Amino acid sequence: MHMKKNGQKAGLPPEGKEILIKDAKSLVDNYPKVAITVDCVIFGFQENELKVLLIRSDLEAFRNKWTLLGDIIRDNEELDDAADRVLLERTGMTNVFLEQVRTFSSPSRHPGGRVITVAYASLLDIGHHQLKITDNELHWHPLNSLTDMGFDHRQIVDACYNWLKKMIQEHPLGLNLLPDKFSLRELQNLYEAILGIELDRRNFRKKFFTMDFLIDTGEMEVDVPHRPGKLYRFNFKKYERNKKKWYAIDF
Amino acid sequence: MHMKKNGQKAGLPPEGKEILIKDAKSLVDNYPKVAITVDCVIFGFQENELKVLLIRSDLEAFRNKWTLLGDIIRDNEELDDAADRVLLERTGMTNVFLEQVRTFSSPSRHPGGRVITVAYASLLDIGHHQLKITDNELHWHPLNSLTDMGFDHRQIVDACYNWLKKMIQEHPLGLNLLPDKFSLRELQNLYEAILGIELDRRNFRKKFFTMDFLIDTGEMEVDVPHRPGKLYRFNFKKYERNKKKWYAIDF
DNA sequence: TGCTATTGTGTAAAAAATACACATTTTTGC
DNA sequence: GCAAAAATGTGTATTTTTTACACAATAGCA
Repeated sequence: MHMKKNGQKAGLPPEGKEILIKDAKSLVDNYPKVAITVDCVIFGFQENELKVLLIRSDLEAFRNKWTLLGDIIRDNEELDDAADRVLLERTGMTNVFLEQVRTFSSPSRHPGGRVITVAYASLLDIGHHQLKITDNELHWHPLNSLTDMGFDHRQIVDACYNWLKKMIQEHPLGLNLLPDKFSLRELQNLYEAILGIELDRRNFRKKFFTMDFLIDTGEMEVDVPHRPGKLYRFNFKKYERNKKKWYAIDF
Repeated sequence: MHMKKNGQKAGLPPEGKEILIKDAKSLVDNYPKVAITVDCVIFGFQENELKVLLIRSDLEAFRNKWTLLGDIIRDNEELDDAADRVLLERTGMTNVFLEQVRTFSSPSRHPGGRVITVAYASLLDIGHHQLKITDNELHWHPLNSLTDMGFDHRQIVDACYNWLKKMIQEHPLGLNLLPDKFSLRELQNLYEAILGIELDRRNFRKKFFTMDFLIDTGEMEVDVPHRPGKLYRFNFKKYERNKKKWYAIDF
């Protein structure tokens, strides 16, 4: 069960075995190449519904199908930067929460040939961002009524939605979907909509106050047809500092 | 704050706006292409240490550096299949636990040109698998003494190790690193080694027995210099059936 | 001014996590 | 064969966390 030791000097190839040293450039030149894209599942929250930003496909093969916003990766561009760029170009937003979720590689996923795509999930506040382009029927689509999606984009959305459900239970990321100032009711609605469950209001509030990342703005909701709630701001800085590691063994 | 409604029929482009319908094939043909590889962070557990399977680089640029096992993706091959293939070719193993972790895309990560790599983490029982090739000093390297790695492979290993730490706390995946039959002490050693913390033996056992996925084989350890412990088997089938969703809001 | 809708708050009970000690079993060395 | 060494196997009390649950206060609206 133990590995054999062969007494060779560390850092040198063993006697009698010659490692074939290859030239990196000519090696890579001979690699087969494929097209790489990023696709962004851009989540928003509006009218108590989780939504995702979709556009009509401009491909004949997917005529009238909905697709994610995406683009080809550029030379010398990191995937993260490509995703940022897509977001900036389509929503005008920088500094959006954005994270790589998974890479999709089915050889038949694109009708035009082999295209591997890296899926990103991003969370933004719909109210604070104007869409830059409005052609191709770019719009916010309720996640609950998705249908007729092109490529494997439905699968990608599902993967990102599962990612989101998991993430908001481990980090207060959902706050990226809300305006700067928000009431606890809005926050709870968000959690209920994403997780698809009802939560107890007192326990929900308790949990968030215990986390101690909410700043009371001193302001109240206005124009609500009932007693207005307090407005809070989220202390992202403090959260980043105190972000804890995973440690609960919780199967 | 509300989206404008334009009264168009669902499923058809709006009046006056013409969607440019493109031919998929010619579109993709014009995309820039890059080389794609998979790299496997193959974890094993031996002598109470977490190890990772590494090989000497055969690139001049990384002479005497350690690298992960990886390969170019083939035409019509899914990334998952490519990772399986790497594992099969190097360890002779099929049916190894394997999961995509993240895609790495720094333009300068490969000295031979642009190569994007998709990292996979895999967990296997070192004792039950013979390495297929033994040249280029393929061997199990303790995770705690990694140094001199080529490419961005150190970064990839770190990402996969973080993934592993998180995953074994949410799923009993660590069992893939142990032999078919194992004692609770071995299991606890595994958790302690991966997480880098000490655990209480009684509470650890309680947790695993409560999960109810351990089958008492009726056998005992042999050749241990102390009282032998019971050997258990893990009920992977039952675990798969009962795998629960994420739901603890646990920041 | 009273009706509606929603905010804001505390406590008791249940469940889960933690801290902790001693007798038992086997091998090993003398 | 006996004592020492090393690890197994087990239960309970305490603390912490999670859950369940009800009523008074406030603003808008008719």
